[in-house]
Amino acid sequence: MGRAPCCDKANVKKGPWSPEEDTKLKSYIEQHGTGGNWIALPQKIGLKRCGKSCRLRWLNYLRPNIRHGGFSEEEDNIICSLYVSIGSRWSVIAAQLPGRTDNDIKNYWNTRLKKKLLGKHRKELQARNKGNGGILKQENSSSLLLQQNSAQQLHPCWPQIPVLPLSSPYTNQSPSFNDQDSIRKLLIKLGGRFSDDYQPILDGLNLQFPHGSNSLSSTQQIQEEQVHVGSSALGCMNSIGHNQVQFGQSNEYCAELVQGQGSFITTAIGEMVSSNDYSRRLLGGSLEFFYGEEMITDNKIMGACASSSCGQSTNWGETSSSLMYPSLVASNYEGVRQEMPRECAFQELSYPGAQ
DNA sequence: AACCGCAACAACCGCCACGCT
DNA sequence: CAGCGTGGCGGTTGTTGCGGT
Repeated sequence: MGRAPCCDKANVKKGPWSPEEDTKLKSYIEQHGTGGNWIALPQKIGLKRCGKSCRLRWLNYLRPNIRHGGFSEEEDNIICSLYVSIGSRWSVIAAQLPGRTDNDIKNYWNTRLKKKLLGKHRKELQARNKGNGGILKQENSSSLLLQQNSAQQLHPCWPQIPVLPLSSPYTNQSPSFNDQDSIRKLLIKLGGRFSDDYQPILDGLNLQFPHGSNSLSSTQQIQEEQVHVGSSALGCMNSIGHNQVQFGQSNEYCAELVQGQGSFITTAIGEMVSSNDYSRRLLGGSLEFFYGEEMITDNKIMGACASSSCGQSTNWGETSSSLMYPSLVASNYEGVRQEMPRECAFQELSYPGAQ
């Protein structure tokens, strides 16, 4: 009401930014800030650009201390770990990598990291196929996935997963399903995106919340830490725990995971982070969140979701129990947080001039 | 040298949540 | 309180450059 429209699209320039435009935008923001209104900014400067475009240009390219390219192995690991943990929440992932933008990370993942992991998985599949006497002859994970889905009612299609002792190198706590306080804390901590989508999880865990306390509005009260983790994970739990696919909204990662691709990603990531303490701990916490501790041993991170898509011998009542130890996860998650380097602590990026 | 395919990156699009009027 | 504008985010598309044939 009474506000100017976003921009006059007819008079807005599109396409690559010229150095002159960059200079104008950068010098203005450095001197005056954004003024809290990106839409009005281009008019003030005399740029024929959409305000959104200016904002993106500033955030992704012009603001100080931005790094492009040259991702280190450490950064790869962190990205992969966080992707497994929270899915394609690029802005959150970017917040853990100083100097990196969500756009950069997103591109990097889509163009390199994903393929890197795919390559690893293909190699592993081939090796495994040889070991299995050629039972598995899929050329890629998607064909494997198809076979899994079509044959899931009939035959197990993944190697039997050894049942490993439920102990973790990162905690001495024993899992307890009765620790509803911890569960509640975790879910509340995840609260940023925690909504009714995940009500079935609460139902499945038999949680008793005070009236209305599991609603989005109440969880938002506890967002001072800005931890927006777990929508994907919760969605996956939702799917796994109920032995049926109930994808949460926009839960692409969960879809991937349950369909089987996620398992190869986590397998490969498991290898990637095996020599990296921070990533291993981070991944350990996050994957335990998915799979339970048995998934994080000697890099054998696989099986739960693969099994879920196979529907093989897994008893889902048992599996979901062994998969989810919320109290354990919560404590591990805290541990991971506390042990993170300061610059990696979960926090929102703040930009000069940003509101 | 020309063409083609692919990878990498920049930018746009559309949706959503939130706050303002 | 409804409607609208804005900021923010993730997905997708467009462009460019490079390597191979």
